Amino acid sequence: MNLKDLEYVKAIAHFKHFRKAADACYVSQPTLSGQVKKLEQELGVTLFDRSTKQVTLTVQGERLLTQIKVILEQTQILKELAATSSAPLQGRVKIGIIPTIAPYLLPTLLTSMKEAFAESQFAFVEMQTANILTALDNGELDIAILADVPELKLYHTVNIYKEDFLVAMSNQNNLAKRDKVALDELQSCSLLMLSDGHCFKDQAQQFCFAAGVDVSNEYQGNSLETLLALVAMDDGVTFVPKLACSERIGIRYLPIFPTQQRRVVLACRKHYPHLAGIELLANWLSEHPSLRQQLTKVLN
Amino acid sequence: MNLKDLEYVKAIAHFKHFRKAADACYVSQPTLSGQVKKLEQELGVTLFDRSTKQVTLTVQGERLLTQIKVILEQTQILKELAATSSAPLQGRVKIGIIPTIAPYLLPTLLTSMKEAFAESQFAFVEMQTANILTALDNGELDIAILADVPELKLYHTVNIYKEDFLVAMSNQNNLAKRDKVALDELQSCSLLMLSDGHCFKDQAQQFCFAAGVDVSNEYQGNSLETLLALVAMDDGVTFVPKLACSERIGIRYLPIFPTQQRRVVLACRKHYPHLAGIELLANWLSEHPSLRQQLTKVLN
DNA sequence: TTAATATGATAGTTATTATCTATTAGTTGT
DNA sequence: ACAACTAATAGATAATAACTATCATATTAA
Repeated sequence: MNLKDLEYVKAIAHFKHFRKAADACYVSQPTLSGQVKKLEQELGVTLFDRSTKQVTLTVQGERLLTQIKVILEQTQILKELAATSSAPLQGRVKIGIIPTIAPYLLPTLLTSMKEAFAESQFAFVEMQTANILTALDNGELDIAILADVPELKLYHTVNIYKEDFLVAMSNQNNLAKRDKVALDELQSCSLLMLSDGHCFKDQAQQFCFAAGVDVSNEYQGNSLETLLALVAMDDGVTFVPKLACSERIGIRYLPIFPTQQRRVVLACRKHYPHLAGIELLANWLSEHPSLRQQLTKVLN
Repeated sequence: MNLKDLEYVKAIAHFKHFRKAADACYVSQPTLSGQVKKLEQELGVTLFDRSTKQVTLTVQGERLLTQIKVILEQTQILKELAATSSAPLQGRVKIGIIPTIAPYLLPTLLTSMKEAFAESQFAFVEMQTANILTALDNGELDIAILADVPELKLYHTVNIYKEDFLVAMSNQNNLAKRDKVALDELQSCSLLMLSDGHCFKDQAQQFCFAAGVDVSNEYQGNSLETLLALVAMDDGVTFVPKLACSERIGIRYLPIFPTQQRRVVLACRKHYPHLAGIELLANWLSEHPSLRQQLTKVLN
């Protein structure tokens, strides 16, 4: 059975005239006749009485027409449902976000983001990179916001922003008067690091190693905030991504040279159904004024 | 959009597996993939998330699946309606029947006829032939039971039975002792006839004319019963179809020679939708025992 | 009645599209 | 790394919906 054929029947019943119905359905009259005949054979019921002057429905035809109309109405509803739900990222969207981004990105963006994507119900979960990736695989997460790592080759990613790393040190530190600092100048200071699993730690450790700078592992903080508290007490220095560099009493942020950066991306499964929505969201994020402002602000 | 495609979607949602769904739908997996993809494009909605280990419905897919199931259910109902209403002569059937048949055929058959065609609601209307034919044209009647006449060439007809004409006369009539009578022997009697419009009158008049017998038109009865009442009072003789020859006080029925007959047929429009039902009904009628018995009973 | 008009059915052909088989790309599990 | 599995793709074929042209029949008008 075919929905088109049901439309034909409805049209003939309405016009009581094959040619007029055919015109209304944008097909030729023989097509209409043929298809209706086929449907009648399939149903085993003669729907129309073509023998009287006017084409009329048979008794059975009348009964079946009611049901045919029901089907066509429900089909129309399906189409309308589809049309209204075709907005990108419709419905619940679970987003994983790493701990070195979440607290600095979300507060400023969350409200306007909810407004901009009103059809979506975002749920954010703070997780470390490795967990995020398996959660993406399982479908527990739809999207992730995290720093670019080689593993992301297996996923679909869109850039959101690049951010510099700075060194955070106490005002008392003898480097604090400088306006920038070279990596190897940090050799003398004790470098505070995040605990294992934070991709930020891996990356910092990596470029320290490349610059031949030793890293003391005597203390590993669970969050940047903890580390910064230690830094404020002049217990060491640490690296901080630019977004996290809000004014803090007793702390000075210095640019590093050569510049160290990380790329923050939006990631999802390679064949995530709503890639278009992902692009849209990433674009919206990357162009958000308050984000741009935070990334470019001059630190005193 | 296509109902088959909706079936495919339902199957995939059920099995969460394209190949299994394809098997269940008796098509190949590529066919399934292709058709679902086409449907997704048509609706502008991605129904399935094929990127996770298990195929799952997207949020929109879940919403639409509910509606898809509604459509398929309603389609099933349509099929069932068609199947149950495919019995021949389903519903109201209006039957026209001529006055020289109705009172003799219906009483014996009506009850068992209703039983045999339980799905039909028969409505009988007693009409003369000419009116019956126009009523068939207008769709006011579906079927007619009447004596065969040339005009029926334009209609679809099926034989029900042939019946002899007999002469009804008073016991007092001087021909009443005979066991049969020749047409021209009636010349002496006054021949009572039905009024104009009765095909039975036309036919009787016709074969009287052919036999060179004069017909007095001094009295035209409106029904056979009236004529027979006159006959009983020996006011004349009349022709009676065999079926009407029930035992009546003071009346004797005699066969005519050469035998005169009429053919009683079931008629409908040439393209009446339920010709199969017509055949069935005609067949049932012609084989009905009490009809056969009435047609062959020996009159004393 | 004959001619003109209208209507749905039929025949034959073409275009469309649903389906198939074979293969590929990408995953998963051993 | 390799075998097994799954969905997507490519290309060919079969099914069928569609068209044009024509017919049969019925209705209307001259």
